[in-house]
Amino acid sequence: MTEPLPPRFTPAQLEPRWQSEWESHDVFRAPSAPPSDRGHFTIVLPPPNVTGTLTFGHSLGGTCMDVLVRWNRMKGVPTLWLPGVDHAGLATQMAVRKHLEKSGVNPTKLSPTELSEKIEEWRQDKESYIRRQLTAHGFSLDWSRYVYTLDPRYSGAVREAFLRLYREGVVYRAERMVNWDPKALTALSDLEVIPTENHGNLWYIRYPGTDGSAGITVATTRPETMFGDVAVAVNPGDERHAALLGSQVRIPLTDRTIPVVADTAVDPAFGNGALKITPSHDPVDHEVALRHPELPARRDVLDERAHLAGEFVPPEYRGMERFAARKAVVAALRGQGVLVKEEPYTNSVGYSERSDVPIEPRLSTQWFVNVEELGRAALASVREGRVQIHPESWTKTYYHFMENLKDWCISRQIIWGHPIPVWYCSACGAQDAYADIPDRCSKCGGGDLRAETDVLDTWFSSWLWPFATLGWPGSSPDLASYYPVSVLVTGSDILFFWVARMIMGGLHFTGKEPFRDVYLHGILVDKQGRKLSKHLGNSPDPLELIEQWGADTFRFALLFPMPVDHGGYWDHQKMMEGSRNFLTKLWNMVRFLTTVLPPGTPPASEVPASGDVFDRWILSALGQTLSEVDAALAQYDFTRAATVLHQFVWHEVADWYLEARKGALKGEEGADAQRTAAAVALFVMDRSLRMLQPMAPHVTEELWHALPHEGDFLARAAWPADRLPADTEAVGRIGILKDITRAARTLRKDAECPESARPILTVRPTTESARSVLASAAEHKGLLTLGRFESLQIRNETGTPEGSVAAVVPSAEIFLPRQGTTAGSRGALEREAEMLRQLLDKTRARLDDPGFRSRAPAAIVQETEAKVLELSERLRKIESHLSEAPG
RNA sequence: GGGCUCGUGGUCUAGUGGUUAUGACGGGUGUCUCACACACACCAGGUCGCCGGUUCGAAUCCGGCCGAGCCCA
Repeated sequence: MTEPLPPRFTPAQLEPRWQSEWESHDVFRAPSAPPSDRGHFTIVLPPPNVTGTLTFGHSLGGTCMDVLVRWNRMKGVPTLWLPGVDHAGLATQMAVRKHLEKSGVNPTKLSPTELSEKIEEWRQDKESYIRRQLTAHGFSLDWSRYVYTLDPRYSGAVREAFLRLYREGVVYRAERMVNWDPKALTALSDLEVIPTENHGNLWYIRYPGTDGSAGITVATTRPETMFGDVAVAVNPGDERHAALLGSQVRIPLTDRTIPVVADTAVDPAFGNGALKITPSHDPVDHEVALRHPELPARRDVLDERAHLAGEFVPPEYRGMERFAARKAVVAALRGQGVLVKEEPYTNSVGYSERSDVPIEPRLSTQWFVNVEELGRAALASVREGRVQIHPESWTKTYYHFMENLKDWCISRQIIWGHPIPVWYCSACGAQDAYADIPDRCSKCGGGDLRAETDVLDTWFSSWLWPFATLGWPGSSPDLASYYPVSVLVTGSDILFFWVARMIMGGLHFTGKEPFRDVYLHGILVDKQGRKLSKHLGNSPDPLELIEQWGADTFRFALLFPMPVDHGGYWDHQKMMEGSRNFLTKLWNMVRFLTTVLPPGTPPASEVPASGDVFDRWILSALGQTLSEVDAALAQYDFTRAATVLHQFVWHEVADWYLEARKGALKGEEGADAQRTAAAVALFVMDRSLRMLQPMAPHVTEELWHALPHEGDFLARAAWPADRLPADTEAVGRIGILKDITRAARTLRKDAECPESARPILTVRPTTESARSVLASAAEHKGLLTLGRFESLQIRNETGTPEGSVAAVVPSAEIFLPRQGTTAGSRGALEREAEMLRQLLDKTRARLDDPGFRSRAPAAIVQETEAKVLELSERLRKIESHLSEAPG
């Protein structure tokens, strides 16, 4: 019946075996068109970017998801966990460019087609590695439903989404100030710009008056853009400059003159209170210019690579890179004596997340999504509780963001992505969106059409993920069976990038919130507090850890001592060891069971009946554990679920229950007792393995198979739903027994009793329940086994037995023959007495406070009075033993 | 500058008004006790960041301060 287990837990030997067993038996394949009355549980894996490979963040998120998925699958809910990967447009294109440069190929020399091919090679390489990584974690993904964002079907969904929004007028094309990446040569969304503290200078430059006066001094961090100035602006309330309003000043190093205008955007406290207005290269300046119709709204002096260029730039500066130009301009200004002052200045400069260079605000024609309506609806979904964010504190951040939304720039000047399905007619100049490559213009019928060359921002495909993966816009059975998604699990860092946009997209395209719950797990950081990332090289490849420690160990380590919600610092050696030790413990518990189960022990199905107090107690504790684990998982409290299981399995089942029942399990108390003990022990182990399966699927599968069992896989066995009511009597009795045992064990040490010795224990019960516990054969025997005593004597008379050391617990006085010196024993009793005295003082003081008696609830007052009685009684006994014991 | 989170033994952490403040790791002592030394047993270690307030009573609620982190400017 039972197979012998190897003496050691070696993950590498069993994990790949179960992974292929599960796979070949389609254990994770979601049923097609399941009966609708059973509901559904769906998670779509946030698609990893093919830019690189998986990091620990993916491991953490994936583990959380797999726990939820396996838990629901065991509960019998039709369950789908859908995998996929993301083409990650700009990020991947940049990664491949870097890779090519490193291998000596100049990416700019490649044609778009050749570059595409290189990226495609890269993608296939990463895609297969990512799949290996996911499988190695033991993630129970349904690979038959795998999606890649550039698949024809998925691309069709992206095109459809664009077409609909285009026709509704929600997407539009306009010239706007955008974040321009002068290295990647593309626009970026606000979210891809990282504000970075920059230690630069503030230069004060005098713009001379055309009437020969001194003119006005402006302060700027970007003197190199001065050739693009169209005005100098001052605050209308600023007396210092009021006289100059309306006058003309000359841009130094040029012959051009510009007016001094008033605008409230100018902060009188900044610099001299005068700003140069450069509408083409600064978002604030652009708005100032738009407010003054007399000023040009545009005067470009930087090209796409952020080199000075154009008719407004004096010839000697043309072609200079922006930072070189800054130096040259400052030098020239100094030479002309118009550089009034130069001071160090720290400000925030946006850097491109992709290419790590300062972004350049740039006027450019781009495609945008108007998020006014979309954002309002998505805000309401969370406000009105149709989408719940966990931990809940993130909802405030969500509101704050959604209330300050700006239109979303969705065009990118790259090649790796979904094309924008828009064509321009050379005959009539019309632009229109088409579902298929058009033959002729929809407006004039002309045949000469030019395709839009921009592609869509990756997030424009990602925001469709919860439904486009299931077959939207078609009417697929999966969409009917598995949408909406049950919970979206991801890192808090992409709440805005992705989660908010998916809610917008889901509402707009499917009329439903795309998921009910959002669970945001923490971000892992290293010892220096830095986010773990490939970029910093501080995130090891999860595969290496899995090879070294095993997937189960890794998974449990991510959940157990780690605050999953907060993120936290990752010391893998330490955490892996704790996790491995626990799984090894589990392994040995089952191994022990396999050696003692009588042949023919049936699988654990019904709750076994037993009158034994240890059996009753552990079954009660199991019921408690089960409900706590269920409650914790329902609240996405993975750490608590893991902690509760760890505590129960190790510190209740192994430390107390198995130790106490060892004799019966080994048959030392007869065949009947052995059968009963075996049934209960097996039942407790079986249910524990089921509960641990979502967290550590491989080892629990292996161990479950080593025990009597019914069914083919633990991975699709039923989640425990046994009726295990609290047995307060048994729990109370074992509680007393534990108290006495622990005190007796301490006494052994105090009495300097060798580990191997089996002394005679004497106990004087001081409560009725303790008397009853000690009078019972089962508890009596348990106490001898747990404390390793030869025999137990019940004492009725007071006082200290001759030649004994004593300990006092609330329910009993405990004595052991003195072995060596008694200093240790006296010390322990004295410390205990001192602690009790302090506690008594504190508690009595509370009772003496008249306010306490009159205002505190009666139950609390009574409790406190009882406590004083108990404490003083205990103290009295200790003092009496101290006085009797030889000094 | 605005918003949000968090400060509990050496380290990480549980704990949303009455507990002798939880657990893990680390430390110490003893034991290779026939499932497990990746183990077992015991021990030491905390004025719950600081200051005020509310309350009969505060780690817990409120305000301020200090410190750390995250997000948005």
